[in-house]
Amino acid sequence: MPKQPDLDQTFHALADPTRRAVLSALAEGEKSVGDLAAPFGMALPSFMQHLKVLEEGQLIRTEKRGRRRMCRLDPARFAEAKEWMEAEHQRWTARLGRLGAYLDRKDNLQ
Amino acid sequence: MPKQPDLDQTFHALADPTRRAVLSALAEGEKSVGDLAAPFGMALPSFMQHLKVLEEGQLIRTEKRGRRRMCRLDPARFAEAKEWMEAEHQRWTARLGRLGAYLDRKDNLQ
DNA sequence: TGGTTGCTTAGGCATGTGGCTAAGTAAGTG
DNA sequence: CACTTACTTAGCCACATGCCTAAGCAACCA
Repeated sequence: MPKQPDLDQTFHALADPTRRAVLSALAEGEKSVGDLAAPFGMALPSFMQHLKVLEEGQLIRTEKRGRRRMCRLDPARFAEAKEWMEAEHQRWTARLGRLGAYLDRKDNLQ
Repeated sequence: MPKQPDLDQTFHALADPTRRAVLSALAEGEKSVGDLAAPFGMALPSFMQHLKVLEEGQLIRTEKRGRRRMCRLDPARFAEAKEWMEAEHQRWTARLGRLGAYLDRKDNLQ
């Protein structure tokens, strides 16, 4: 079984409501760190850590422009994770579909 | 923005290669803790913690049968997470599609 | 050029995570 | 009933995470 450090980081980044909310906010378009942070009652350094996790998971890209840092979505890695999930889900349901009627009759796995 | 503790736990559970490998293994069908653990060079208590995370994230269900504990996939929560990702991805790409040509001309967000 | 804005760095603290060993318990086996 | 098997519990450890305050720095504004 291959290691997928990309998926590790990506799913870790997604496993937090603040970070998912940031992604949602960025779906509306590019935003500065300050604008993004405003809705969250959180000190800026704390918020910046979340952005760092998102950037390391390659879910967003950021760029300094003047004294502001602008953030935008980077959909590639997100798409990879989504596709991994779709593939796994299909494997599972394929098997469950095949065995469905059989297993309905009886619990026959030992 | 609503809290989604379910997504938190589910994505957290997915953010580890051992746990993803367990899910993959279970796609072949139900397995006991011992059989699942064998491929990983890990003490059983450590491995059990991973199973606990998977169970708390409702990605698997387990059941004691005799002295063995059998594990199987529980696709519902996984499907929810997958669908969340599909919905978000669609929001993003919808916007990127709409703005694509416009943004190609010039960087006009401030 | 002095002040304000917007981020950044440094460092501290509580809790969570992921690994371990050792010892316990319950179910099967002879 | 003794022994083995398959977990399970308890407890320890190092490091990561998520939050904070305080202080720094670079860019803009008057």
